[in-house]
Amino acid sequence: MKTATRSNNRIETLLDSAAELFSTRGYQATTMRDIAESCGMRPGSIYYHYPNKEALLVAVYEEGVKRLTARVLDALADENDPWVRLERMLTTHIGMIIEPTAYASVIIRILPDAVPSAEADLVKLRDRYEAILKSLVAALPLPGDVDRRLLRLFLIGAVNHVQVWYQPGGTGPAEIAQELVRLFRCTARTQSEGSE
Amino acid sequence: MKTATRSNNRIETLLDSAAELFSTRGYQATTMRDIAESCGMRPGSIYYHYPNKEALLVAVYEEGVKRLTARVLDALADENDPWVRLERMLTTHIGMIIEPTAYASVIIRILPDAVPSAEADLVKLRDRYEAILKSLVAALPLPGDVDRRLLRLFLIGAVNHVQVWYQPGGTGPAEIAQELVRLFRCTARTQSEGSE
DNA sequence: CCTACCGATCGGTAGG
DNA sequence: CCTACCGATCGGTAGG
Repeated sequence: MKTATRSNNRIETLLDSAAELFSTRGYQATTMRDIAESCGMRPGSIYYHYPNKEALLVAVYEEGVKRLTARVLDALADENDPWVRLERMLTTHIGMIIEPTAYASVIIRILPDAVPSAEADLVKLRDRYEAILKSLVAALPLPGDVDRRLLRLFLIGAVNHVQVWYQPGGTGPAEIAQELVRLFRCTARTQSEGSE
Repeated sequence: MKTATRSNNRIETLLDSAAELFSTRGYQATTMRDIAESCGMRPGSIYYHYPNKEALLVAVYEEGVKRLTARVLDALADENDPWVRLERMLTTHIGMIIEPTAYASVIIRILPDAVPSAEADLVKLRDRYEAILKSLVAALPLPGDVDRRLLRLFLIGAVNHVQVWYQPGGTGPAEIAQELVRLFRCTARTQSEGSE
């Protein structure tokens, strides 16, 4: 038991280091030596845990989706209003991708096509998470002529871009999400009167 | 004159190749050898035109901003309605970043912090272009409580993300821009009645 | 703009 | 998980 725990800690430290470096420097710019140094290992030792650099990225990606999904579902519990649910998801999402040391940041920053041989895996993981947003947008009371697919894609783009411009001390995740939802929400109020 | 033209063609071919590779593979993943091969030069010959890889990226960035700005200003001419002006800019912008062989794509895809030593230059070029959007958003008739800075950042995020999900044959740039503006525009109609 | 080349670095492996 | 190491590749340079 003690051995297992110690071993898990090592792997966790390794994944943490990889996540931080991948998210701040990008995949290609991060070397296995950078990661090794960051978690106190020798460069060759990483290969004891993962067969290669790509597998390490996939592992970070998986952990990122897992954490993102868990936190979002948690924020959604005990809430039924579709607009509030959307706002809560966005707040949680933004909150997680602005942390520099974050698994979530990797999913936003590293485009799947940056690693051709693992592209399919990464896209699948990404889609799994975005399915949550899809269901939230589907539940929104909107006029029939609104393209929900486009709305979803606009939302993803807008919130993910926060990672680029966000500065600590400025507008926080909750206010950002609130304003974004408010800007889109009026569509429902203005145009649904005649169609419902 | 003939020599100058020939020389310019060489540089243009070089920049074209660099732009295409940087935009499709990213900065780090593109090697000087890739670029050389793509434009029919020897790897060492690139250094006759540009001192290093970063200078090449900055040159592509500059050309990208120049082209983007020119096309957008052209699309804005002879149009006074602020909402239509915004829509035209977004249509033009989307149209340019979805071309795979595009200087514009580089500006969207390569984050300035991917090249620390040239970061300041790249941010400056990026800001110059985004100032246009800033002025368009400033001209929008919106209720006083709308955060125009956030609106601008949401728009940038939404349209730049198109590069990731766009597929030829699907919804075109004009329809995408139209729907995006329509979703935001209602804010003006719903909430400005009491404040204007 | 080419030839020829270098020093550094990188992902990965052998063997323990 | 470490030591020791390799083959490949990369950005860049010297000299013409």
